[in-house]
Amino acid sequence: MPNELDQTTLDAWRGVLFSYARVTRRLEADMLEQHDLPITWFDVLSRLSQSPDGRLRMHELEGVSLFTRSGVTRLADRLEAVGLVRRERSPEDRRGVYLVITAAGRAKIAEVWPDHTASIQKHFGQYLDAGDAESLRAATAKILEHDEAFRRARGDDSSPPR
Amino acid sequence: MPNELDQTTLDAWRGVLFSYARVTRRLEADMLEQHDLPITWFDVLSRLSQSPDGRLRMHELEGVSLFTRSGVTRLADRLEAVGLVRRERSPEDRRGVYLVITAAGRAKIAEVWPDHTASIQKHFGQYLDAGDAESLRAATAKILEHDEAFRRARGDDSSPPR
DNA sequence: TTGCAATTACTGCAATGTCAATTACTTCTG
DNA sequence: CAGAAGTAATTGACATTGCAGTAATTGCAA
Repeated sequence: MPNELDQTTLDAWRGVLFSYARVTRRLEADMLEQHDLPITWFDVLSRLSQSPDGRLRMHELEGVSLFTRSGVTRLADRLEAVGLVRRERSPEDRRGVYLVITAAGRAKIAEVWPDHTASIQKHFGQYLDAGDAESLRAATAKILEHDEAFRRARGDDSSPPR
Repeated sequence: MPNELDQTTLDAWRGVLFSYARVTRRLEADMLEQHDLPITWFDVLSRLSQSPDGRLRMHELEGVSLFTRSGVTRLADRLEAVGLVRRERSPEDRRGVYLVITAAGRAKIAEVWPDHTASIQKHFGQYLDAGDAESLRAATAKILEHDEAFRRARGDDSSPPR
C-alpha cells in the first residue's frame, strides 16, 4: 500500500525532474549543432535500428517513445519525408503500418551515435561515480518495472546500433 | 576529466529519461482531472508561493523552471489572465517585472498540494525504498550542482507551501 | 453470421513553446 | 558624461504536439 510521501522521496522526484530538463536541453542543443538532428528524430531512429528487421508498428513506437500516438504519426511523416524511414503496410493486420528504418537512417544513426554518447558523458555521466550510476539505474528500473507499455516493449535500448 | 561513457551510466540516463516521461505524464493527467490545472501552472505557482513575498523576477523564474524566457512570459500571461498571479513593475530596475502570486493563487496551490503529493507517491515513491530515494536524491543533486542557473536560484522547493 | 465494441492510424484544430527580433532601460568605458 | 554594449522582458512568426473525432479493420458475443 502506498504510504505517505516523505521529504527525501519528494527531493528525489524534483531531482529527476530537473536533471532531466537540464540534461535533455543540452543533449538536444549539441545534436542540433553537430548534426542538425532533433533529438526526437534520433530517438525514433535508434529505437528502430535496434528492433528486429529495423521495424516497429506505430503503436509499439508509441509505447517506447515519449509521444502520443498522433505525435508519433507526425514524427514519422517528417522522417519519411526526408527518407530516413519508410512506411510499410502490415500483412497480418490491414489497419497496421510498420515504420522501417532505411539505409540512410542507419547511416545517420551511426554518424551521430559517438557524439551523442560523448554528450551524455559530458552533461550527465561526468558528475557521477560508479556507485551513483548504478543506483540511478537500479532505482529508475524499479519505477519502469511497473509501466505496462514499457515492459511490453522492453528491448534493450542502450547498446550501440548495429 | 570526462572519461568514456560506460554501459551502466548510459542505462542510468535512459532510466532517468523514461522515468521522467512516464511519471510526469501521469502527474499531469491526475492534476488536470482532479483540479483542472496544467502542471506547468502548478510549477510556477508553487515556486512563487515559496519565495519571499510570493514574488520572483521573470528571469529568476526562468532559471528554476523548465522553460525559456519567452515561454515564461507566455505562461505568466495565462496565469495573469485568470487572476492567479499579477505583474508588478520592479522599483529598482525599471526594465524588470515581478511576478506575484495572488490570494487566489495561494488558495489554488493549497487546494492542489495534497493531491499532488499523493500522486507523486502513487506514481513514483511507492516503488522506491528509503535507500533508493536517498540515492536518487544524492545523485541528481550532483548533476544539478553543476548547473549555474539552478545553483543561483536554489531555494528549497520541496516543502509544502505556506 | 451479424452486429457491436475495440483497435489502428490519421487528420483538423487549438494550445503551447521556441527562436529571433524589438523595445526599454542600465551599466560600462574612455 | 556620451556612446556603446549588455540585460530584462515582450512580441511575431513559426514548429511541434496533444486532443477529439474519423475511417478502416478486427475480434468478440449472441
